[in-house]
Amino acid sequence: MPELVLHNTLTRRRETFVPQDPSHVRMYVCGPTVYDLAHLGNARPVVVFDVLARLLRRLFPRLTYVRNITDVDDKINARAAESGEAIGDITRRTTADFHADMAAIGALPPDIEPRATAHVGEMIALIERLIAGGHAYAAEGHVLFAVASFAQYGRLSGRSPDELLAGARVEVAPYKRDPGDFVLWKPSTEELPGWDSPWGRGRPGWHIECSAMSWRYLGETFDIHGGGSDLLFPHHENEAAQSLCAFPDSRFALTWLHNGMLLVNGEKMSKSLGNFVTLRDVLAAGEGEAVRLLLLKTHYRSPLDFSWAALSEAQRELDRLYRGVEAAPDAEAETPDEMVEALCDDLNTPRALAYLYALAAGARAGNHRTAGRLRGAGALLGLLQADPARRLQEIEQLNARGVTRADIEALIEQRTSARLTRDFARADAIRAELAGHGIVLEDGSGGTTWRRG
RNA sequence: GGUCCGGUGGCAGAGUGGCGAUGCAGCGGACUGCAAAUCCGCGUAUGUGGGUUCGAUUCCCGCCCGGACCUCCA
Repeated sequence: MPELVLHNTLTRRRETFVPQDPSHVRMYVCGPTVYDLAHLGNARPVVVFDVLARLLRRLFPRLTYVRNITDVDDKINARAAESGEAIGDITRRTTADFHADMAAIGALPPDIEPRATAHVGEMIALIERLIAGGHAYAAEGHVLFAVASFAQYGRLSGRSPDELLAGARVEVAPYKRDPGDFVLWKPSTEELPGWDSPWGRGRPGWHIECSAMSWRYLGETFDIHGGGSDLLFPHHENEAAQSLCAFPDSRFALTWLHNGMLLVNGEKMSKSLGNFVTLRDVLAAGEGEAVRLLLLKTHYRSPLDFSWAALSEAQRELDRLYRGVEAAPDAEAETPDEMVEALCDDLNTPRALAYLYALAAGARAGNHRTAGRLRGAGALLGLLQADPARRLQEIEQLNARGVTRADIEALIEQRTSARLTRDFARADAIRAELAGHGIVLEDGSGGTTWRRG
């Protein structure tokens, strides 16, 4: 079994991954705040950590993968206030949309998907521990974390408290002892969601939910914590501070993994910049699997610049890979060591894909066993698992574009007759007609076949 | 301004102290009535100036450029 090497943000270097308990790996990944449709940037960590989960399941006997749903947040409240839709309806609908979108790009569900609102009790318990330990204080209905009480504050994100202060451009609330102190609990008005607590009716701050849910499902110390690089500060820094102070003997997450940002024209895709493309938009233009391939073509720590041209390129590449699968659909899947090794190299998906292309070429050339290895290698990446005949099903959808399967087959018959009488003008006319409907004909030794172009 | 990351062929994108992967696109060829698909072949790249070294794209320093974070954000 190859050694898994991962780049740990905490140490900023590549490290051999050694789980606390080799018989049970524990991983936590920050999930979505459910107030709006997921965009392509939101999909990247999901796909990246889905590949990691598949790899970990192969390398270790057991994995518990937790990815939360944050369903209490001021952005959700704001959305409800704007639209008039009930908060519960927004979060339920958005969660369902998220599940559907992630399934469309081949991401398996995590083992546990806890919702923040179901863990307010744990959050309150954590906050009480922090107050008892002198790491938090109540002020004007809020409870704040005292960054000065934690000497290691800033270690994860590589900042000193002074630097943070120097860069602070945010207005400092008067009840904060230190500008860097952050909210653990805040008071809610009647209209806002709230829970009874020792500090009155209120709601949790942004970071505490992850500390609560990782603690509940993975314990005080666990192996891997993942998320987007934009979460490194303040979210992960604060999360770590809370958890380490609440459990002074723990180490919280041993390995921190951060994926790079998705860019559009060289700039980060984000809701606030308005340059985002929802997954729905992307899925209307290409297969979910092509989107997945697109996301895996770049190493997870590098930025990835999205373009529609890049998506269609991924679509072309995927089609070609599937031609390898189609060459021997019944071949027994087998996972090549080379694929595992590529992924063990800090999840080097570009290297893994290069190997996949080589397997596809072998499979197209008629090597049956290679076709099985292609299928098995694809499985580790969450690719190439569809029935090759899926193309025909997709073509059925082209009915709306003016041709049915029966039309296509009838035209092919006419064309075959024309070709037999060497009426090539007629044959070419038929091919051109089908091409107009996005159908490409291929004259092979066994007759004429067709596919989506 | 501070911190961090990165600059590789037309595009995308890896690796590596010593012949610079892979894919897409392009070009040539085989095959085809013509195509498509497939196969074979070809071309062009390591931002810039120094340093270390027998040798640097790879290590070190400066510069230029780009991005992220420092504020809600995957």
